Amino acid sequence: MELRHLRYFVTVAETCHFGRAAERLHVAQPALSHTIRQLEDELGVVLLARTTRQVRVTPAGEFFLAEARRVLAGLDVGVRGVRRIGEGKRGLLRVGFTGTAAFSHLPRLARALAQRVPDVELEIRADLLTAEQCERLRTGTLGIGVLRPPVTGDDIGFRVIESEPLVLAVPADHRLAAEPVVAMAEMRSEPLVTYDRRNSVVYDAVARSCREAGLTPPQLHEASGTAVLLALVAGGLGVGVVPASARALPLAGVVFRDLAGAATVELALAWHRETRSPLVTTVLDVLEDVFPTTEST
Amino acid sequence: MELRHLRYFVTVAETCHFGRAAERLHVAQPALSHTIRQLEDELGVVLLARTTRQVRVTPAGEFFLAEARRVLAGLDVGVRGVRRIGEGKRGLLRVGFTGTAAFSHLPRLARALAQRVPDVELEIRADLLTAEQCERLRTGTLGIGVLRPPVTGDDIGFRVIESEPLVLAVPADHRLAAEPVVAMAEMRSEPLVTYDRRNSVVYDAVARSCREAGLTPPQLHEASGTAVLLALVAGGLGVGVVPASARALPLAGVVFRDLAGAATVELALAWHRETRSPLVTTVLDVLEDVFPTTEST
DNA sequence: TGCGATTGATAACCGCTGTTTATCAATAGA
DNA sequence: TCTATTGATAAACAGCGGTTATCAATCGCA
Repeated sequence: MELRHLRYFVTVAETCHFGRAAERLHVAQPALSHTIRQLEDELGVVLLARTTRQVRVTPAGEFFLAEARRVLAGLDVGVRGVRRIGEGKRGLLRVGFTGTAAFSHLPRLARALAQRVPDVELEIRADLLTAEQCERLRTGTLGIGVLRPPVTGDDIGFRVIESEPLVLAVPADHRLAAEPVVAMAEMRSEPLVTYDRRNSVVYDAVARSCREAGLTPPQLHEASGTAVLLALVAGGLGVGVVPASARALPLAGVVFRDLAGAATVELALAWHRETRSPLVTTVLDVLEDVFPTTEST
Repeated sequence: MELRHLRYFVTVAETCHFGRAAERLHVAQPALSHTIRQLEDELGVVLLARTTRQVRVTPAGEFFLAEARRVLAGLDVGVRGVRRIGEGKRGLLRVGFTGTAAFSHLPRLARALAQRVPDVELEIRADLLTAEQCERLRTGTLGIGVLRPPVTGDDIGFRVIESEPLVLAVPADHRLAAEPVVAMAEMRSEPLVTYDRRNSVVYDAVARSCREAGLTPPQLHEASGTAVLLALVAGGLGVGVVPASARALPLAGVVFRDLAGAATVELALAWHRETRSPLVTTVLDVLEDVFPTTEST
């Protein structure tokens, strides 16, 4: 039995007329008669009671008609679904976020995708450093990464979506909190709470800024992420230098101040060139509107 | 797209091996490759990622695999169902009953069918006289009739399943209620409550019995069915002569007494020879055990 | 009653396409 | 480097689904 049998039968049952059904199916009438006969032989059941003048659907035919319709409709659903997957408009997308980016960018990203490609499910993995995201993009554990360049290797494509200055995070009662803008030099001997030194692009930027300003602040504490870093600042263990987007993560007792002369850090969307699926392509396309490409500094 | 594509794809996806899948499908491997390619082209989606060494199912393939399985399983259900209809083990059977037969025979009939052919739905139409049942058997409104012979016309087949004597129904305080067995002659001038004279086989049998006994009892009241007849008897409007199976329908104030010398009436299963469906055949076969053929008197 | 129109079935022929056989290219393992 | 394995490709074949031509049966109408 083939779908042809079902399609032909449904059409004949609907019209109760071999001639007109044949016309609608764009085949000749004898072919229809033959196919229906085949179907009945295989089922061992007469589906259509035909005289030379009229065709009636038997009770068994009535039952099989409903089943055939169900099968054909089910197939249609499947075909549409898989086509949407092929177009990248449906499926599961794993997105990785670096540090504070989840707080500052995920809301807009999620809202845009829910509106433009509602059948795309998101799985978010936050607090991934650049190196790990690149690795996961390669293995397919991530489809898209939101990370801080530079990426490791030519096989990772990326697009800068934001270039943000570093800002100062100090306890609310700290002397530097009184000034609207703080110069690097003013930090002088303030103890610094830093990010994890290994693999952190932000750490490197902070260190570079200090070096350029001729500062060598004592670095007593390391935090595994921005939230922890700010908590340590709130606890009075030192001041922090964090990306401006950390402002999206307010914490009682901590205030942010612009930092004159500090470096900037970039945020980028990244993907694996070789395994770039239609889903990734579609989503990157949608995100072009929400997060337009920013000129790299 | 045809079911062939789905069957081939499901097998390849299950084995992840074109060669072994081809073997299982009893086709050559190139045919498989070709068919899968066709499917992918039509869907516009790569379902199977194949290298020269291994085959993997893509996420889209995973999705379509589930859909294809659903479609194939749905078809299988439909085919099994319609085959059972073809075998007469499933479907809707309309059964007609004459007068009291519904009370005396329907319980056993329904229980037997529920046990032996559980997928057969019953639709019961009671209180149908023989003539009307024959007509309905011809038009297909009934599949099987439980009626009192004779039937009208050669196209109705029937099988006698019971031959029962007529019995006397009298009010509990009636003089005849005192005797365990009543002779026809003892009824003499008792007013008789009868069935509808037109088309009632039982009426004819009662009339014949009276004629043979030389009685011409006054017939003041006609009842449209046994229940009504007994109610009239209970009301003291006369005595009734009813088939023995009426005892299955006890009514306060009415007692039954054997009637010596009265005629017997038969009960039969009837069907339409020309439109006898597999369902009717199967059910008649099952009922052979419950209601064996009785020798006609 | 008879004729024509309609409708599904049948028969014979045809051609597409699904299948097979033979072969190749690529890769993993020894 | 050689061999075995695996899927893809090419060409030839054949089965079968499709078409045309025709028939048989029935209904409508005169």
